[in-house]
Amino acid sequence: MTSTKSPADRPDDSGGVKPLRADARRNRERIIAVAEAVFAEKGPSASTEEVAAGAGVAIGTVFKHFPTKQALLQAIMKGLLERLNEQLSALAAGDRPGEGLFTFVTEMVDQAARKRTVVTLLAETGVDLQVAGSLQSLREGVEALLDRARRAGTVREDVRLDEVLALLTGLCHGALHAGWDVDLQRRTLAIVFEGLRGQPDAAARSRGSIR
Amino acid sequence: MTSTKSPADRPDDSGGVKPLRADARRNRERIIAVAEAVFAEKGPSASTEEVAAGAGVAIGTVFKHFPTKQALLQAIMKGLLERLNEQLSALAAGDRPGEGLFTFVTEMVDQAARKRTVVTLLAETGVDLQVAGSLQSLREGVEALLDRARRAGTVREDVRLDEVLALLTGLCHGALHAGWDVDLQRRTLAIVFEGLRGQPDAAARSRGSIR
Amino acid sequence: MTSTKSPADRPDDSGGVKPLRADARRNRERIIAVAEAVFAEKGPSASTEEVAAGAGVAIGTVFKHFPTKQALLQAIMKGLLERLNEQLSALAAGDRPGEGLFTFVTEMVDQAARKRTVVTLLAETGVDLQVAGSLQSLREGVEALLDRARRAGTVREDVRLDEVLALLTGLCHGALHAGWDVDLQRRTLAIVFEGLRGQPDAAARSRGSIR
Amino acid sequence: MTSTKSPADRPDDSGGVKPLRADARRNRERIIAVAEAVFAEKGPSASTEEVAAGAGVAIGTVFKHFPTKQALLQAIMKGLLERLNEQLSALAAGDRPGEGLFTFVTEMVDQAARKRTVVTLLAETGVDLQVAGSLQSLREGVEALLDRARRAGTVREDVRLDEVLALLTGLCHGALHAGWDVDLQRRTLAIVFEGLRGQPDAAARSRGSIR
DNA sequence: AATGAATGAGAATTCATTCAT
DNA sequence: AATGAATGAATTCTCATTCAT
Repeated sequence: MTSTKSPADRPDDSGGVKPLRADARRNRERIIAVAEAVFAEKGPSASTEEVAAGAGVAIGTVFKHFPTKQALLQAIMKGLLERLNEQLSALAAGDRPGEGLFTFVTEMVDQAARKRTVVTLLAETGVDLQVAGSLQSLREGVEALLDRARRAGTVREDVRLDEVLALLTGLCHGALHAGWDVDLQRRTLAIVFEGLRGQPDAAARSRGSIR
Repeated sequence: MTSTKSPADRPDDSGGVKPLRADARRNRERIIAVAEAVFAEKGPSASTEEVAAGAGVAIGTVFKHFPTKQALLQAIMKGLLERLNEQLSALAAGDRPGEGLFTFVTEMVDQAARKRTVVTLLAETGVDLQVAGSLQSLREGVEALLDRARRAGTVREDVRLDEVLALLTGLCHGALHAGWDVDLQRRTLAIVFEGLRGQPDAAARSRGSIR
Repeated sequence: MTSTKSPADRPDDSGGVKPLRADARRNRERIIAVAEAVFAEKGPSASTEEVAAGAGVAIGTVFKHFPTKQALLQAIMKGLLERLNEQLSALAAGDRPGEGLFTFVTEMVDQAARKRTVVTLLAETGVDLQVAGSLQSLREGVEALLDRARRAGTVREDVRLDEVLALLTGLCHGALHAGWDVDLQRRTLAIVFEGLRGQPDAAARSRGSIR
Repeated sequence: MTSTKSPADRPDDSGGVKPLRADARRNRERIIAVAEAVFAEKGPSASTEEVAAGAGVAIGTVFKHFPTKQALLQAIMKGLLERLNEQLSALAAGDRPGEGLFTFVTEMVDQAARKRTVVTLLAETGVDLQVAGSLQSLREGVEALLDRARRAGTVREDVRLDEVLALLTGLCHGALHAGWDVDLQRRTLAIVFEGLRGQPDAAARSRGSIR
């Protein structure tokens, strides 16, 4: 132990994970940040070498922090999901219960339109335990927003969580791959939100005409 | 050259493309068919060797027909798009003008849910001139269905082609990556279709409430 | 060089394995030959790159023929064991039943003293089915020589196959690692052979008969 | 330099080697002990990191004590050889002059059968001056046992030191790589000892005296 | 003295592409 | 036209060694 102070008197913000030296943590964070950008632009098949170069470290350093490429991808995933979960919490605590879900979907699609994120990575990254937890939180966060919206009457009673998540991922993928501009995002989401709101007589109509 | 006939005295059915010997054409078609299956299952990073092996030809033969892997991917794209265009034509000529668009979207999403197709490939394949043409046809075919639906009153007047295509690609990507089951597909599309139909007072409401 | 004759009229000497083009076979053999020498000198941790360079081919060619380094090591093993088995057959068919075993051990130790061979490789190479077969043949070949020697009275009745093989591998390892010179080999083996003979009149006989 | 005392005023107990602080010496010894175990189990290609982890020190500490991996291997060698030399001395001072050599060989082979030791390490480690000294002592120790055995009549007059060492290393290598069980060790050594004795009445004596 | 993060030169393996047969 | 062996650059991952803290 090199520090003359006990590590115990520093707040441990990393949940039981061995604390890193300040310089190592900086590198780790830089690597994640660069990796996020690189994989966002080129997809998960971009080379680890490129991430290393972008972060200004040697290739070995990347592999020291993330022993496989998979591990790096999963670390990115974890970070992205955590940020989403924070957004969800904020919206759930907010004062516009009817609009929270719409706001969240709108923001997520907007992010996806800018760069590859959770959406792509989720598709290519194996879901490990760490990630699985964040993912479950995400589901629950969206479910909370959906509940509030249903109670506020801004979303039809018969809309279920699964459909909402399906629409969310679909829209993100679409925005991501097709590079929707802001206006196209707005108009496309308007249609989907309209469908979520539905009409008083929507349920009745949908019984017969679809398919 | 082993053929005793000049290639010139056979009808050229391929629009300016050099005619092939019958066996060569058979090979070409087999390669495309196998490549479609292979890339559908494993994504575009599957190896060209595997395609060759599946088609029962040597690797050199694949590269003889398609000088780069890109070219092979684009040839597949072209084929897929042509088939979609045929579907569109059939629906445009059909007798249920109000439902054609819904039917087309439903079928395409269903295919995507089964395997990687146009959706993935389009994302990874550079769009060259050949493909661009088919893509333009696709746009026009969908536009025709959309027009008919608007005229039949099953789609709101203010819905534009861009949104429809955006929803289409988004839903396909979603179905593809998340592996939606049939029931989830149905419920998700019901919401989107509801949004496309809209309500009498939808236009009014949408002015203020979105975002 | 591709022959204009059908491959069918050439004898297939490779036991059901797909026949290779002549140039490919030449390369394959050159690679094995070089690999044998390289691994003999530097041990199995020598790099595949060095083998490729020595054989005058690109690294990819080595991996085309032997998909992993293990596979290359095992191919070498197989060849070495086959050669040993041929020696055994020749000695078993020879006319000096009492001396066959001694001759074989002497030759094998002599080879080991010159370079790393079966001995080292066997230690590091996983034994797969192909190799296992040759190894079993080797055991049986030595057993045959041992039987003949026992019947000829040049080896004690109570000596068993396991001890002979143990002595054989031990002596080879020793000769290999310590680089015994010819004279040291002779004197060391004389002691072991004396132990194998183990008769009251051993001293008398040992004067003349050892090689 | 942090120490306030000159290093010169502490007694130098290690033959010209710089004296170490008590904690440093403890580390050094722990590293050697762990390294011995690790290399014994996994061979000399085991990673230095693993040794460090096992010893509970950082990798830098290992390299502080042993500037290269080679140096670490040689230090282990030296320790092993020293212990063997102690055994030799004990046997040379013992009261069974005729059996000392046999006992020593038996014990060394038994150790080799249990784990990689001197045998492997000697093969892979370059012999430096330090090691060379211990090795010379080993030779002399075995020579002493051999002399006594010859005088006691339990080993033939014409057996020379080189053959004995050759047999010793060969048997150790064999036992090491082939994993001889106790019974196989006994039977194999019986043959070799028989060869070393090599007298008319050898068979008779061997019934009782071995082990 | 100890720490442990960083380095960077390999090593094995893959695969699109070329070219002699 | 077809074959399939050869190429070699690119990629992931390892590990002895260095050096700032």
